[in-house]
Formats: sequence, C-alpha cells, structure tokens
Amino acid sequence: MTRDPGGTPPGWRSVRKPASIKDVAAAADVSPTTVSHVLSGRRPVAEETAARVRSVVNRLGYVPASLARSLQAGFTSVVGLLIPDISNAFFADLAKGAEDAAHDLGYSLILCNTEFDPEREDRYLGMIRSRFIDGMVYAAGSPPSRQRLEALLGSFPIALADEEVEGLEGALIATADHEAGGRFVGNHLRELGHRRALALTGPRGLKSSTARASGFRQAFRGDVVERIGDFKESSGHRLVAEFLAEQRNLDATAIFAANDLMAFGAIAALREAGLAVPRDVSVVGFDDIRVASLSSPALTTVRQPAYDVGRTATAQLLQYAARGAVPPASRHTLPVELQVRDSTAQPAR
Amino acid sequence: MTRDPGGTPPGWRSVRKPASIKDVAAAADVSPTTVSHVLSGRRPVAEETAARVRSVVNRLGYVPASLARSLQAGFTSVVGLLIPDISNAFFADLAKGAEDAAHDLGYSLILCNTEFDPEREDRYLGMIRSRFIDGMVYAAGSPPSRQRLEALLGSFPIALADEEVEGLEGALIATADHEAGGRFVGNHLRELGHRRALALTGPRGLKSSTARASGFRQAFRGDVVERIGDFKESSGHRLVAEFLAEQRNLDATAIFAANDLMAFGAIAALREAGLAVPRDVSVVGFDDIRVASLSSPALTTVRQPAYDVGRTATAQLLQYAARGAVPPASRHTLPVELQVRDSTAQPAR
DNA sequence: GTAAGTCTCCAAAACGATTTGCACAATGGA
DNA sequence: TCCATTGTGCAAATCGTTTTGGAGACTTAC
Repeated sequence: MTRDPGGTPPGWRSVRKPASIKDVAAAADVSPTTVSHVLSGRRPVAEETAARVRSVVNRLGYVPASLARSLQAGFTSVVGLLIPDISNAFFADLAKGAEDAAHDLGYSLILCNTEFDPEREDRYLGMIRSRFIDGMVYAAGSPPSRQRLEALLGSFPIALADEEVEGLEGALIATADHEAGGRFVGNHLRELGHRRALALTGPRGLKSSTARASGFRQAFRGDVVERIGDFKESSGHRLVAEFLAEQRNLDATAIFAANDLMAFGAIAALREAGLAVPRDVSVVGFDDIRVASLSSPALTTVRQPAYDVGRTATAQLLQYAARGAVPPASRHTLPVELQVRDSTAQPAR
Repeated sequence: MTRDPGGTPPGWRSVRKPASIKDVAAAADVSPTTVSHVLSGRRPVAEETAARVRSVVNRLGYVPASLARSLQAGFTSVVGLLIPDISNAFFADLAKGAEDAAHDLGYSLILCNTEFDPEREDRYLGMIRSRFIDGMVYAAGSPPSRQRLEALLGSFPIALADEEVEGLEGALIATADHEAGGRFVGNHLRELGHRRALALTGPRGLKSSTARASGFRQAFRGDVVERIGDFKESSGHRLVAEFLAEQRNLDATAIFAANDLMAFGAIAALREAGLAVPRDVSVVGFDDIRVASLSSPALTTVRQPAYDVGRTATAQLLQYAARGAVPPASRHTLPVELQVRDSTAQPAR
C-alpha cells in the first residue's frame, strides 16, 4: 500500500510525473486561474491567450487531476455497485444495467463483489463513508446486517436493488415483482394439475425469496413443503437429495426453486435418483438466465428484468446523489414474465 | 454533473456535511496533526490524548476523506478493468478474478464496460490519464486502437488481459494459451476422422482469434474454410447460414467456432437447415462458459481459465502500479483444457 | 549546573485543482 | 473631461488530508 521511491529495482520505469496546472501556467506565461478558465470556459479568456494555453496543454499532454478536482467540487462522479457475485449471470446483467445508467449520467461504477463476505461488504461500505463514491447501489445476495445499513441509509445516498431489507423503511427500492412471479408459477403448476409441490427458497430474511414463496403458495393452493437454500446450485442439489431420502408418504410432483441455479441443482439430483424431468417431476426456476433456454430440458422459469433493475436503481439513485441528496423512500416494481418451456408438464397419474 | 445547492426541492434531505479532521481536532482540543498521528500511528501520541481523540472520532463518526488522502499520497488504490461486455460469462469470470486480486491487494476495481464502443473506451482510458486510477487491466474484445494504446502503454501502468494487441511490444500480458487450444481442437477433430472444417473466427486483428485458428490449422491438417465473425451468437448463426446457402462441392463435417456463443449460433443455424449435431456436423466452441455443459447437446469446447487470466493480469499489474511503476514486458500464458462432450463425433460416411 | 536526550505536540507546507474578489486597461457615452 | 462599462487576467482562499521541522517541557547523566 505504501510506496518506496528509493527502492525501485533497476530496470523499472517509473511513471513520469505528470504535468500540473502550474506547469501549464508557467509554460504559457499565465496564471493557473487562466488555464482553468480556458479549460472550463467558466469565464471568458482572450482568444489569443486561450490559443496559447491550449497549445501548451497539448504539448504537455496535460490532463487535470480528477482527485484534486473532486476534492474541491465535493463529489466524485463515481457510484458503487455492491453485489455478492458478478459471475452469477443475474448480477452480471444487473451490473450491466447499472453501468449503462451510470455512464449515461457521466458516472463511473465501482464494482463491489462481496462473495457473501460481511467483512468485504463492510470494507466497501466504508467507501461511501469516506466519500470516495457519491452513492451506492446495494444488491445484497444475503440478508444484510440491517443495523449497519440502517445507520447509512439516512445519511448517504443508497438504493436497494432487487432485494429489499425487511424492517427497513424509507429506502429507495428497485425490484422485480417477485410476488407476481411466484403467483405465475403457482398458477401454471396448478393449471397443469399439480397439487403437491416442494419449494426451494433462498435464505431466510430475504424479502425477494419470501415474496416469491408467498405468491406461489397463494396461487398454487395445494400442499407445499418448504426447504431453505442459499441460491447456489449445490444447495438445490442437496435439498432435493435430502428430500428424496426422507420422503415418506408426501411425494411432490413439482419443484419450485428460488432461482435457476438451484433448479439445475435440483434437476441433477432428480436425475441421480432416476427421476426424469418433466415426466416424473416438473421443475420451475426463477431469473431466466441464459442457460435456462439452452439447457436440456429447457427450463420453465420466470424472467426477471435484471438489467432493468440495475438500470432503474442506479438512475433513480443518481438523480438524488448528483445533487448531494439522500433519496426519499420510493418503490419501483418491475414486471416479470413466466417463460414456459420443457421442464414442466402434467403430473403422471 | 453540477450541483445546485439552492434549488433543492422541498422534502429532500441533503447529505449532512461530514466531520473533517479539523472538526475532530477542535473538539478534542488538539491540532489536526495530532489527530492524524493518532489514527495512522505514524508517530507516538500520549495515551491520554490519544484516548480523547479516539472518543471524539467515534462521537462524530469521523472517517477520513479518501480523496484528500489520495491527493496527498499520490495514488488512489483503485484499478480499472476495461472489458467489452460484463454480461458475457467469460468476462464476468475474468472480472471476478480481477476483483479478487484487487481486493487482496487493498485495491478497489472500477468496471469499465465499453459495449465495444470506442468513444466509451476513450472516456474510460481518460481515467488513467487523470490519475483517478492507479492502473488499468485492458481486456479488449475488439481490435483496439493500437495508436491510442501505444501512447498510454509507455507512460501508465496497463496490463493486457486475454487479448494481446498485434504490433504492440513491451506490454504486460496475461492470456490463455489460445494456440494450444486451437491445436487441441484440431487434433480432436482429426482423430475423429474429420478432414474438412469450417472455422468461425473472431474479428481480424485479434491475436487470440488468429492464434486459435493457426493452432487449429496446424494440428488439423485438412481443408479449412475461414469465415470472420465477431464473437456474438448472431454472427455464428449468420455465418453458418450463409455458408450453407452458398455451399457447393465443399461440405465441411465440422465447425470450429471462435467461442461458445458463436458455436451456439452455429448449432441453431444447422438445426434450422435440418442438420443434426453431432450426427451430421460436429461443432466445437471455445471458452467453456457454463451453458456449454448444460446445453443440449453438451458442447465440446476448450476451457479457458477466465478467472485466472483476470486474477493474474491484475495481480501482476498491481505489483508495479502500487510502486508507481510501469510494468516491463512480460507474458503469462495460462493453460487451457479440451472438454470433450456431445457435440462432436465421427463424421457420417 | 549544563548538555544531551526523550516526550508531546503544533505550525506550515505540500498535494492540484476551482472559485471569487479585484486590479488594471481600454472603450464608450455624456 | 469624467464616469461607467467591458474585457482581461491574477492573487488568494478553499477543499481535507499527510508530512516535516521544530519548539517547549521534562528527564537523565556527567
């Protein structure tokens, strides 16, 4: 983290010291003020002088130090995006939406990949307290520490994306309509004739997950057994394997997984147990990641507008953050869509 | 981009002005110097005084402004990652590796998603010139402007990831062994008995793409027709459709796509033409994105260590950037692995 | 009793921009 | 001739840190 200017090994080219506004001023025989005005155009400068300054700027390759500029301006035009795992396609899409929105508004985006690690999350949240970023889009993948977030929410520009935090009022929220998604799945399975289902949920405390489950339950109106997972493929596999092992009289004909990854894990476990999808068991996912349409069987799932969630959360947040304001409570619910494919069918009698 | 402190609409809470080191100093009745020393530990401070300072720091919730700190220190502990498309699984994995390496070394990572847009790329490259980032990992998805890059390479810490730029010497490069990957595919197809192949390449000027093709050609030793694509699914589809349309006597029995996405596009086009994979035509991809193993048929492809490429490039770069040095030329070639799955078979006689 | 260390702490100078108040000259009109 | 106006550019303060070089008060040692 610290430099040792003296100890540079031989052969290393050091970054040559860049020109500062003072260097430009000296070379053009004007004051730094004038250089600044030429570049920003905030006050008129005689064309002759301006031309001279511009020529020196080019010759020296002068680029204003953004740090100094930001320090003086009081904002950085950088926004953070905190997500658990960028290699998860859902978050990658969300990130793309966030980056697009940020770019459109002249912001850069710092990627805060937490790997579900609270310590890492803490470090990143520190960036907003140290004012290195003007705001943060928070897309927690696991139940975040409400306490930590609560202290920040009132004082800093933060938006909650995809996931709202239970018990936390007053936040700016952009999220897919998880409950409707659950309902769609419930309807679909009920209409196919299913009456007993296994629901694989996300971690406790995640509103998105509980919303999906409750929407599902409400529309399905049949027997539902719930198992708690963690959104990973492995947990889908494990939960289903365990379920099959302990299963007595209750034999579900359908599985609703909290996301596509878990659905794939579930399918793998079913296969290992000699069960075919959808002949023996129907499986539904959530997210509609690209794999869903290409896998075999193609997965019936709920398309979540990940890109739009990221984009909306960021655009809304920056509307306030750009003015140095804390966003007021507001909710942006984005529509989801059921994608019926080949992993669901009528239950075998 | 500019703030209007006066025009804040009613109901907006403004971010309250954070405490500065001076506020802390005043409240603790010491000088800012002392506060700094208490916090950094760079010089001893009487325990009694230190305790008093710490208590004030807590009470005021003081966090040093990282901007000011960076300005004074001369570096930001932020590194950029420039990629064309974060929603492409390959780059998402690469990004994860980069972020991990950055985090391990105490750096944050700015995501520069260019969408193959040169203007956007330019804007991001400006960040390194304005010294907002200490270095840049450059993973171009299209032939980058050599000129622009050349000017930067000598003066700023930049690492080339995955893609080297033809005609550009002296850079730090971390890349998968594309040529070996091409050879693996060539051998595999030849051993299966294929003699005529269609190679779908990436854009001209991309070393990775030409290396794959040349490795392939060298090992395959049969007839190879080349078509130039752009790494997108759509181009795989289009090229194959065109090829089938114009095909006369030369009928290839195998297709080697420059990446998995193009391979999927190719398979789709083949299907539409009533051809089965691998019965009528074998198809091989490159990258081994997750879909590859889940699709139907599972795709034979070359596993590229995307995560490692990102991680290596970043770790190597920061080794120099952290000392304010420009990295010397060096090449880190990471091994690839052929994944034989279900999309390749012996050619029908 | 004085010289040489220790402990503590502070003042001031960076870092590199932007912003604001003024000074000075030239111009125009009365 | 005098005043007001416009055009042009600079000096100095500011943003919030860190880093030096001392200063002053005590000890300790001879």
